[in-house]
Amino acid sequence: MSVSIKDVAKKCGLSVSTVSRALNNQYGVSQKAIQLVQQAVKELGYVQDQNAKDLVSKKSNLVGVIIPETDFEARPAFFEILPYLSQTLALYQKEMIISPVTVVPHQYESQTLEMIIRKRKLDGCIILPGFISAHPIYKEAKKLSYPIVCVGENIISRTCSNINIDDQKGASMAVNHLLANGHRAIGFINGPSHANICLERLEGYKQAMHEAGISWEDNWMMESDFTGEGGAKSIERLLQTSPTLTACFFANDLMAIGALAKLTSLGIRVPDDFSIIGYDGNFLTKYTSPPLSTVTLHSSKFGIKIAELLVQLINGGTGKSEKLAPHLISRESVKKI
Amino acid sequence: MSVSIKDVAKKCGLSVSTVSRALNNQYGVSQKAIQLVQQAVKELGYVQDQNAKDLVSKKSNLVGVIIPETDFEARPAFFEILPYLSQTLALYQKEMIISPVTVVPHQYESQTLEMIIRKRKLDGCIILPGFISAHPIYKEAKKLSYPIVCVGENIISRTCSNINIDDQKGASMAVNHLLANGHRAIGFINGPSHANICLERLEGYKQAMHEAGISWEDNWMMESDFTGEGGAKSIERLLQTSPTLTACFFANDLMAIGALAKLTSLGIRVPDDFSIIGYDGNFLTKYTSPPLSTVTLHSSKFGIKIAELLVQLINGGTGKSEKLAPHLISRESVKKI
DNA sequence: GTGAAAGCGCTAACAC
DNA sequence: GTGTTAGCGCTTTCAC
Repeated sequence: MSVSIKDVAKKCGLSVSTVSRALNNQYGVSQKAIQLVQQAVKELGYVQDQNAKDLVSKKSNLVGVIIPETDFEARPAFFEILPYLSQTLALYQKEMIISPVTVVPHQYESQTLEMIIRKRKLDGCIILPGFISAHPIYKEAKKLSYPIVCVGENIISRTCSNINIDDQKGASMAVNHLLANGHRAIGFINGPSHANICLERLEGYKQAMHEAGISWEDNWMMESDFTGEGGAKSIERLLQTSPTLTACFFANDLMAIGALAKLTSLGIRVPDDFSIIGYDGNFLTKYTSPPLSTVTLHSSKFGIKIAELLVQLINGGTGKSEKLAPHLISRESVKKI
Repeated sequence: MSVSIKDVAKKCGLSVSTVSRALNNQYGVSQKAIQLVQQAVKELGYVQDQNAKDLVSKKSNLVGVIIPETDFEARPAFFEILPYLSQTLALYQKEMIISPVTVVPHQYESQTLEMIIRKRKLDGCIILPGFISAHPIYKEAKKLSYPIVCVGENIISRTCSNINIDDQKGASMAVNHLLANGHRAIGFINGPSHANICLERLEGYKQAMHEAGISWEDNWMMESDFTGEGGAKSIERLLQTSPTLTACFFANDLMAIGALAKLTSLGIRVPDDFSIIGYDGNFLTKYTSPPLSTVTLHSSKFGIKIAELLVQLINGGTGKSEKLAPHLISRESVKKI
């Protein structure tokens, strides 16, 4: 019932192979044949069967995207990059197939990375973050010799690249922005210190302060929990212990937003009395009052870069590590002093 | 180099067809044969070639998800349901392939829905929202006889279902919450009235007010633009023209958050002086001060339902329309009076 | 219970 | 330039 290449060939009075060649714009086909074929394709409503094509050519033009299989309550991060990935891959004639993989290490066996790849002869795959570093998928990614890009995890091999956000640099940028506006006594409210990203952000803070020749005090820094409430509580305590601070950098926007509300309710005006800057570029920072300055990495940029890394690998490139620098969004929560 | 069913057969000393039957747990295979095959599969690291399988069985266990191809600046909505879709489809042994489609009607031709489906023999597909109603893809969806689920658009046919959020009901729920807390003079700040969702939310507001026997006034309602700034400006104007209002329902959270900031800066305390409720369930509403009451439909619920609708269609069900009711999240921005 | 053989829709030698 | 043929990895009659 479905029309195949044979039907097109018959209609044209040509052989199947000529039609195939015409369809794939290869050399050695007459203009006349090409026209005949195009005509027949249109009339018959012929669509190439990608499966059959893949079967013989032993590649699929399909890219796997591995996402952590969360329970249905958790709000998965990172998924906004999916459309950018998809669109960028489309530029290279690649389609994207999504494979959820369990985050529970000892359940990882029925659906290994290798099986996922081989099942559909994937050209390569992208592992999105959300797995713990000890998850067996990373060991496998390193071992396997298929093109793989690990996002947010430092795996590298001949056929495996990784990409990370340069959080240290991002944090430095935030602090430098405060410094450039004349602040010197700058607080820092970080997330849980066991997280890698927090370590990096801390380094960024220290580095920027160090380069500015400022000897900061330990009680300028505080560890919190990335929530709005946490930010609110932390800023209140921070200002009690270190009342000389004129500004504060928050390791994420949520804490900054929480702190902003708290400061306002405390009668401390932002930015007139106190300057703050967040981190992440959450889209709601645009709508706070005052709009929050922050540091961000656009999903689009990230998505495009990831896709390109994978395409390089597919085209025979060697695995590499990439760090993407975020950029500053300067709004109105920082005042020049 | 890749190990095929032949290799397994050879290793077992069985024929290819027996191995195939064993692999697909069919009847008429001896226990011994099954064990032999399982053993060989393990030792050889054999993985079935889904493509070859699909080629002969003429189906793919692949589901297409059509997403609007946005420019790289726009922040695409709805993508957080993707993982839920994917996970639910996985329950039915279906994998998910993403196809971006241009939102520009007259560019829609090189990649039609039919081509996308036939190219990989998709079992069915899901069209995510983001296209204008006049987009040719919807006409095609209605015409085609492949299982299709349209999200947010009212297309229906024998093989095409649609699913929508019941915004009218959601809006009623929000207003009813205000009513239940004793408010009667309730304002409503809507989004742009040309949008369908705004019409529905308006109806919901009117219905709830009507059922409560309240004759509202036209200047209790105001049209805004779904932004935080818009919400801020609107609430200020609304309170000037209608100072008797004790509460307001906002057609989205952003406007409510903007308004919240404005009210606070105006010295109007929420909820003590004025109650507000938003719409959408944006996760940041949890972190505003006070936390914002709102109405939401969990992505997870939505994703699961969409996937199930499609599976029903694939299994031979008939197209139907589904409306999903959101639910209320009661927090602290509404006071009992 | 098992095997031989045909064929799914396509590409890629290899001939002509 | 074009046609013939083999074969990709699998399922599925049809024999035995």
